[in-house]
Amino acid sequence: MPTMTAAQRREQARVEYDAFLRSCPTNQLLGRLSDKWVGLAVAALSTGSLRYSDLARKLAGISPKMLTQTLRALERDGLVTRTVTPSVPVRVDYALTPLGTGLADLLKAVKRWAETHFDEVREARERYDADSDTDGTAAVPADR
Amino acid sequence: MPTMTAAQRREQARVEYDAFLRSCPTNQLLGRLSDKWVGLAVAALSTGSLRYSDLARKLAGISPKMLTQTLRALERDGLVTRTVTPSVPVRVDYALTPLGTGLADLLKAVKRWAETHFDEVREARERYDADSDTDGTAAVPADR
DNA sequence: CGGCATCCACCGTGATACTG
DNA sequence: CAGTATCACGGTGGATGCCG
Repeated sequence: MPTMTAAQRREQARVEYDAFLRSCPTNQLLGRLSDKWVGLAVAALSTGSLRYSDLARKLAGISPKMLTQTLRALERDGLVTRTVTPSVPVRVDYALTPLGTGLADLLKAVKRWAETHFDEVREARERYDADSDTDGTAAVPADR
Repeated sequence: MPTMTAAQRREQARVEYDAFLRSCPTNQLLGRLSDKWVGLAVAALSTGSLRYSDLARKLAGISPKMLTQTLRALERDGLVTRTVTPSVPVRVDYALTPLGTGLADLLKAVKRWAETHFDEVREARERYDADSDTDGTAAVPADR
């Protein structure tokens, strides 16, 4: 007999897989893109440098905390530069680096795909939801 | 004077922006991609059709619940097909649709970018972390 | 103006157990 | 084999309040 229960083996597999996923560049990047605000911030900066408060206005619903957090993460990854002008009051500008521009291009590709094929996705959803309705099962509650 | 406090105005902006974001195809797609397992599942299926249990094995650490949830979401969006063969025992196959293949291609582009530029990101991170250390501030605790 | 620390609420995620 | 239902936990994002 094995020295582990099935649950223990799955647990171990999970831990290993998690480690694997964390070290995978693709997944790390995906993680970054999925950070709710990163995509928006990059898009906002893709047309040129912006001040902190300009960004706060462009990304209407964001909280100061998340804006800072997002920008710090992007800065750490070398995707944006942070320029402090020690005037009174202080002025901080953010701009994309060449690397960040590359990310913006990637984002544009995603955007293009999304806009091109979104009708198909919408149709598929409606079909799926309609079928689910008729057979009485609730399935997925409309959206996440 | 305004009839709302600053907090109330931000709150309203947040709600409106949320609605805007939800209706934005790009963001919806980004949301999908960010679902921890979607990328992996699509990658796994990109080489051909697989059974439920095969997927469970390929995505080592996934729980049955998340696997089903992920597959259902993809099916709803018309990205994968679900084929039930009513034998004993039951057999269920999942495969990418043409639309899903398109998504897989997109994912490959992301992967390519990630692998090409990840060194730069890593360097940037090390530089950033080193600088933060020397000036005594803790800043970002290594990663998210 | 720009930023950080603290506290808190929510929900996505996973474990567990049960069904056809 | 292929799920579904229920529960519990932890991380993430938001609100608030204080510094430079």
